[in-house]
Amino acid sequence: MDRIIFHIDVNNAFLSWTAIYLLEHGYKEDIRKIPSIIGGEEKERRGIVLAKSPIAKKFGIVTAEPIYQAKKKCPNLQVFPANHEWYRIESHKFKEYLKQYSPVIEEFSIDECFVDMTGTNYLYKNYIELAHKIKNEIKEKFGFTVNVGIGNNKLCAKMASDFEKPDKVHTLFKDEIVTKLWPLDVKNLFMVGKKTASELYKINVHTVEELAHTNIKKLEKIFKKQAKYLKNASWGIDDSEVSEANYHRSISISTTETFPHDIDDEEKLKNYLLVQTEKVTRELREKNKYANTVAVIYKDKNFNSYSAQEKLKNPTNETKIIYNKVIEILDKSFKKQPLRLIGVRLSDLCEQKNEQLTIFELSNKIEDNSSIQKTIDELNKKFGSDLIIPASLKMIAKENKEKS
DNA sequence: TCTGGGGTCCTAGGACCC
DNA sequence: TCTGGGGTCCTAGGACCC
Repeated sequence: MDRIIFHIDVNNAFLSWTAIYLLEHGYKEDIRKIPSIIGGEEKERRGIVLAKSPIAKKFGIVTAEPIYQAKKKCPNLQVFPANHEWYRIESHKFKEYLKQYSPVIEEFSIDECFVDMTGTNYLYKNYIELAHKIKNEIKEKFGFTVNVGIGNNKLCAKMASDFEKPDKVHTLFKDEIVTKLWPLDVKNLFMVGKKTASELYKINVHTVEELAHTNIKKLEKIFKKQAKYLKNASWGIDDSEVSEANYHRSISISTTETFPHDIDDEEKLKNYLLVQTEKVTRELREKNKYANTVAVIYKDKNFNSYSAQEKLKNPTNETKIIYNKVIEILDKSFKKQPLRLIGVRLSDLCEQKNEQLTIFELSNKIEDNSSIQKTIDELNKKFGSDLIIPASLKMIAKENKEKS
């Protein structure tokens, strides 16, 4: 039996959600109806467009372009800051609502999810009507619009929800591949970015149909493992399951920060790294995971990125151990050139500590502070991070200074 | 006044072992 | 004595997504 998968995508999520927030807090104007964008702080050098209103789009403003450039295109553009905490609240509401229609939901990002509707048709007249019902209910209940894409697998549902926006339902069933998918430019295919598209153009493949009829051997020469994906995608083939676990498995945790001014002072960098280490290790502990690998991420003033990583002897979630590793990596890998960004990434995550202790390490275990750490995390959660964090951070910073 | 932040997956190359 | 070849682990970097 064919599966029925919905892909539900919030239209202009950041802009819509900010518009709702502003309206609920007494702002008179609906920013969806004026030339507006959500963007980072220009002076802090985080000034790129994260989302744009339909009118802003008409001025040729595109996502991810610098705000100063967007303003050139549209001088009376209104810029609003992102409110990620609010977005998480809105996202949660919307996904909880969807659970009444099917238990099989996979979050794909903050504003998208897949829902497996296979076998629910006895409850509703047909899937297209059900999609309209969901779309309209979300609009009435929450005040924002969504696109619903329907297909026999995740790929087709995802492609369908992208066809025409906003506030639309589209299908891309098996028997519609030739008429709806094949005429598209290959660059529209999910997972085909700039680089892949230009490689395809070079071998004279411009449409999905042309890709579908390109010899797999020829594709493999250029795209290696990706060739099989490309070929399958062009025929609308995708066997992957809709599964909650796909989203919650968590393979890495990272945080980065772009500085208002380039920094090459190592003490300042270490302060940033300490705050970042605290952030990622806390998330690690919340997820009950342990990290095996620690990385430091850099971006220099010319926007060139580099990174360095090292494995830990044993998986851990303790701030102190991980921070010491971070500093060790910094000492070895920092190129002593001014940086515009620094970050920490924990990867190779596992569920269990599963360590092999030597007798020496075992005796150190008596001073294990993992329970203290948990208590601190809980207190922070209850009273806000300002209370406990600075103390714990200062402690580590101090110890570190004494060492050096 | 150039270019956010959080992710996943893949590949190439070096080290090391047998 | 003049150096094969396979396997595994690890790291760095890049492509892509939202």
